[in-house]
Amino acid sequence: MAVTIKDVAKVAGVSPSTVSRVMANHPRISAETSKRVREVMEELGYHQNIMAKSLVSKTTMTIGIVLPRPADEMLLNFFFYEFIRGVLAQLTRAGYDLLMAGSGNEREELESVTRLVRSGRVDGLILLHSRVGDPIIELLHREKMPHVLLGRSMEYEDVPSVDTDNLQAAYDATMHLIAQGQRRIGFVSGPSHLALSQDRMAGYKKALSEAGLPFKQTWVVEGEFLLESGYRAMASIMSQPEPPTALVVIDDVVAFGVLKGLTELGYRIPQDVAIVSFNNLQLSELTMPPITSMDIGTYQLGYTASQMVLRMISQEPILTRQIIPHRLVVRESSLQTISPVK
Amino acid sequence: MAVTIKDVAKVAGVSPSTVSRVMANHPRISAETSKRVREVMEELGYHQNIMAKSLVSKTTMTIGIVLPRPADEMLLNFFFYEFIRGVLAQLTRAGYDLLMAGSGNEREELESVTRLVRSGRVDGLILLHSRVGDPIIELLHREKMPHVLLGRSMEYEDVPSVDTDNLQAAYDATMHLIAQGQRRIGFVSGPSHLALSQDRMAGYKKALSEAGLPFKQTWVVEGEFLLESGYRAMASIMSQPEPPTALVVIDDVVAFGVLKGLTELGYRIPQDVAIVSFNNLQLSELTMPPITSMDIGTYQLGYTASQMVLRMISQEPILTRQIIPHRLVVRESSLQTISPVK
DNA sequence: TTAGAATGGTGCAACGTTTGCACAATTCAA
DNA sequence: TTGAATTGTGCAAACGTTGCACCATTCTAA
Repeated sequence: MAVTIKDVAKVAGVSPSTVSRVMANHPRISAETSKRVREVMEELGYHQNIMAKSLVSKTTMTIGIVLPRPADEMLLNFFFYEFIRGVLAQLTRAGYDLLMAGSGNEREELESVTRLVRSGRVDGLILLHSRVGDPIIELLHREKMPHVLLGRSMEYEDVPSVDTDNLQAAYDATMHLIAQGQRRIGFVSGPSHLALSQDRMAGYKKALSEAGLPFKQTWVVEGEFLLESGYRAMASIMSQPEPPTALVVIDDVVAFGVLKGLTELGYRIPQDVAIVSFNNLQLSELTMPPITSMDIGTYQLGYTASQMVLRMISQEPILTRQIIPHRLVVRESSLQTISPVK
Repeated sequence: MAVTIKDVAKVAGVSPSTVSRVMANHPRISAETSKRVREVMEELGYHQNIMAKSLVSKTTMTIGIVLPRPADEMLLNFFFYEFIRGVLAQLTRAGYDLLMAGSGNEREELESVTRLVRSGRVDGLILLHSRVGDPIIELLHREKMPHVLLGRSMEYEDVPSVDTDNLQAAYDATMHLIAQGQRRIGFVSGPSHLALSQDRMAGYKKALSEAGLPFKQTWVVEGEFLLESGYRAMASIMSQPEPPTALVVIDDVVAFGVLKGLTELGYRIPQDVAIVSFNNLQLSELTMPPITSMDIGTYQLGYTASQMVLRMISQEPILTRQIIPHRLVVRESSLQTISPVK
């Protein structure tokens, strides 16, 4: 029913192979023929049948993306759209499509990725999360399927990945508070088994130690990436004799909870407790007060991730770990004296 | 390289056709043969090559989803993940995959959809937005490609779609405020050219009129689905002689702005101004106070949308417009007297 | 002139499936 | 006991591409 290469060939008065050559910009085609064929393609509204093409070429012009399971990393929900936009922008430019997978339980997830790989559905994959002993990473490695991970694998050093320099970012965030004159700085962290939490914790500690400030275990709370997590943390952390006067918070969503908790306890932000957080969600500028947050370049992360997969597919050399620069967006929540630069 | 139907056939001692028929559950295959073939498939880790399959069957087992352009409907960013999860859940069950498209400018978007359709890449499409004179809808209609729209088309009555009964939902939201004793109720709307805004406006008016309350044009503000939109609206709406004491807000994100604006102007929520909003984003329970919001069943919308496309593909009859029920989640922002039910 | 290269093109097999048709073997009915 | 019906399987063509081997021209240089 649809227009095929043969139809174009017939109308243009050439053989199908010639039409194919025209599309591939084969050198041994005359400018004249090329022009004529292209005109016919346009006229008939011809579009390559990708199924047929990939059958013979063994390449699908498709990249898969494995979504995090909802239970896993709530916080990704918020990046997600922005990240995808970055991925899509890059893929579209290169003529690739994006296929989604995942979003079931662990077993189903592995099954669906296996199917994508074995059935030759995708040329590469982007993973939004990984866990220790991740069978997916092992599968992809075994099958030599190009893949890029968002974040850092705790086990394998050599998994291609895009990431933030979380240690440095946390260091910078903490240093910002120190520069504001803060001396008693706490840390509201995420699940400690995640590389993300560990790295940010390390950066926080490094800044403290460089500034000669004390690290107190009681100023550190570990929670989930959940909305309530930050809220609840406040009750415990602020009830001690000498509570912190500033907090580094692992994520904006958690920071919303922190903000709410502190306000309810009667603390003023930033006069009583200053806050700096991560990810710079759109909503961070809308809270009261607006939250100072570390922008990690979510769109860039997506864009770069797909760039990497594409390079792997075309066998170009890549940097195994691509670090996207971060940038602190200073807002009211962290400023010791509210003095707008005018 | 990969395991093909021929390899399975050879090992199982049957012909490729038999293997194919086993997969299709062809009636004229003996239970014995079927069992043996399946065992071999398992053993060799065989997965059907979808490219080859769709080449002959003209079906791809893939549904496309067209993302809204960022500029278009910011508010969708927040649903997005939840909606997609619903879509994926349903598609996965049916063995379908999900392909993303869009996210460029208008022309690029049309081009990429045209390509998906003409090149036989997808069996159906889900559209997250449409506009007046949408060339995409027309294209899909012309090419007889099954599609489902999220929301309502202003022009075509017969576009299959999933939607909320926005009129009723707004009516219910407004009635909730009236039941709380509110008499001066305003409406913070979105872009007036959207069906969504119009329908919610109609529901708001209907509730007012039924309750015998006055509709005042000065109590209505029209804005964007932007974060700042609600914020700015407050300055104007509250400066009039007799400002509203309650507001129906078109969307939670806008409501965040409203909340911020009101608080800065010194109004207490809900004592001075009560608020009820739409979409029940996760963050709505985290604001201060938590916002009463209309849950529109985002996951359900996605789930139902894909269910509809699948039915269209298999030629089953469908309801052209599927309405997903809504449910008001009452929180502090709308309660006239704060009396928790204990 | 004419061998050889360059240039521009064609035809055919293959990719991994599905599927209509043919055929063989078995069972059934009369 | 024969012919028909049923059951299980194989063969080969097709799906829309690509890529290889090959064929015609035309050009170049000795």
